[in-house]
Amino acid sequence: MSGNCWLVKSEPDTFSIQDLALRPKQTEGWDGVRNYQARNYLRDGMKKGDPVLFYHSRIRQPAIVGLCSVVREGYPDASAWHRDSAHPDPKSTPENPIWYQVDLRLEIIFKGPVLLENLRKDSQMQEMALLKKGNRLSVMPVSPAHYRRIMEMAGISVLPERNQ
DNA sequence: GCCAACGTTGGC
DNA sequence: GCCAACGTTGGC
Repeated sequence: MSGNCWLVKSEPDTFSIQDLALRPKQTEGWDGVRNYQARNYLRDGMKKGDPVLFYHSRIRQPAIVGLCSVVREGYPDASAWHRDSAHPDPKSTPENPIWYQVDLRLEIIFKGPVLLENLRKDSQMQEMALLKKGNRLSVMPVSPAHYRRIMEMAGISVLPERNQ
């Protein structure tokens, strides 16, 4: 198992990590994503058990605020064809779904969020996709090295990768 | 709240 | 198939 690491963004005014903590089983369907590259990660890339960093965007101090894990792999996002959906897409149907989601379960809320401004200052994080100018992807892979560094900055110890 | 950057749409 | 127009994202 042990697949890739990921990061998802959310505007806390819409859905925060504290909201996730209040959900049944602290689990939420990560629906409403309407970008093809992010869709591909949701549908094909994210595997059960993968760690997923939770990022708060569009606030004064954007930050990685915690960690989730994938508890259900990609399946069709029914919010696309629900009339009351915040992100309707009439082109997507139950017969031919376009958009996909996973289910994420909360694992950790960081005691100290890892601020974007501190990521920018960190010599080991310069190549992270999150920091690239103009990046708008709301679901993205995170390299193991970047993942470990972020957990380190959050003050959380992570076992080194097992050889076998 | 502003605005640059980006992805998508649709006229041609 | 180009590209202008548009809507959205997200740092600041």
